[in-house]
Amino acid sequence: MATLSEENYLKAIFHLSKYDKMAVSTNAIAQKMETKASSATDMIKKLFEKGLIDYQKYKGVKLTENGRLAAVSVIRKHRLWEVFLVDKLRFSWDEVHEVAEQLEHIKSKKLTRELDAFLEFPTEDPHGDPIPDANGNMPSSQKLLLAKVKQLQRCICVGVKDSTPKFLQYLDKHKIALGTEITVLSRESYDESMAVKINNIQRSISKEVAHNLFVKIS
Amino acid sequence: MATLSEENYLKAIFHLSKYDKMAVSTNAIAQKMETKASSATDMIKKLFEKGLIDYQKYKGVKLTENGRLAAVSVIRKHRLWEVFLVDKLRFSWDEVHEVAEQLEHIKSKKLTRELDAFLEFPTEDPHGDPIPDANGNMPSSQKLLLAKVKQLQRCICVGVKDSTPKFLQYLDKHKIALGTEITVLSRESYDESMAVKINNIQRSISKEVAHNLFVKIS
DNA sequence: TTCAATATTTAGATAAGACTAAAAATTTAT
DNA sequence: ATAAATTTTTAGTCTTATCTAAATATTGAA
Repeated sequence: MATLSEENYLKAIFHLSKYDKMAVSTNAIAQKMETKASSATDMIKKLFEKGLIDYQKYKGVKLTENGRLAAVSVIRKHRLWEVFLVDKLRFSWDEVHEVAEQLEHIKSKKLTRELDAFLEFPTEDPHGDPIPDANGNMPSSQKLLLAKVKQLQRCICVGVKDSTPKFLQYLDKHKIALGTEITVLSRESYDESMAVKINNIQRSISKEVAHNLFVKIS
Repeated sequence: MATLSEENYLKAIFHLSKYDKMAVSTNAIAQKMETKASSATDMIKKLFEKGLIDYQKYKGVKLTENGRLAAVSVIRKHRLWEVFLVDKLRFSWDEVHEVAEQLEHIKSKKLTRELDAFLEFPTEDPHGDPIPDANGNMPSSQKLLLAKVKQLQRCICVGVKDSTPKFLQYLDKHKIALGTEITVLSRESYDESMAVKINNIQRSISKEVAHNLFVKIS
């Protein structure tokens, strides 16, 4: 069984290697974990001893299959608890992360299984991220960034890339929520902003926002 | 904020001083925590430094008001989660303890408040133990041990004193559950066993069982 | 009441996970 | 290609919570 700290490192490594399948550097891990590189090195050695990562000095790390399964199991629990908090208790989008960070470490196969059933087997968390199944398979979602949407296309907001409270609060303020329909009217090449229609009102969306909002073409 | 280990010691001290309001000995704490007396002494010093217990060398410890509140807060969370596991997920009586031991340490005021509301403000956990309110008040229940019930009285099973899996499994096996009606027919002074009627069948209940089953007179 | 048994505390050690400072390896730039 | 900058690792220290062994206090029995 992995300790709480080991689980957090595995999760960090998973997220860092998610997009590019590159080996992950010690510094990147230290930065994500908000620790010093020397601490990261210590933990890397430990995870290597346990067979959870492949590692050669100075060459970065990669999750082994066991390491990937351990990481995905924690992520599965994190996302299921987020669904619970939003759907069953009265948490909002931007309040769930901190609590889910604690709940994701509870160790009980039965708890995870029954929670999944109680929530009726959700496939996405409240931020639109996919929930891995019990075997560690991550459902691939066909969501894309709003910035990639073509002119005159209609789409539906399904998630965020940046899940900081600051961004979530921005979305709340501008009445953009999961399920909100967005029509792309035109794109401004100068600053990469877009003119869109949201709730039948025409607005401008900045490059920053467009690159952090996931949508599904409808 | 108390660490996980501190919370567990506070809970142990609370339970040990519950019935008799005596000071609790170092050995008793060590035994309950399944550690050595020297470890208990170390933690006692730490809790004393934090103002959570009163302590004089060799004289035992007592919770301060702050210590009692911290202990009761953990117990409140433990019992709320037990209700959740049994009522909402499909856990049985004897499976909840281990998971609740983990969940009780999750730190989020909002989570506890919302969970309480979601469960519709329960006052007892699945073992019949009272759930302290948000201010740390323990509702006094009028339950008593089956051993104390007078001849020819009818009562209803509302909880257990011994909540080990062994005892809970004994109860399951003999079809004694929360809500089961028990009529005391007679008492045998020789071995303190009792003749009772349960589900219209006459049986004998040993002293050990009668002293670990809580009932309410009906 | 005094000495043996028991309970408690102290002293020193260990493991996990973090840190600082310094050494070693790698990468980048001239 | 070599020196400078950066990254990574090592060495040694700290804190928390535990342990064993030894010392000290308290209790209780003759």
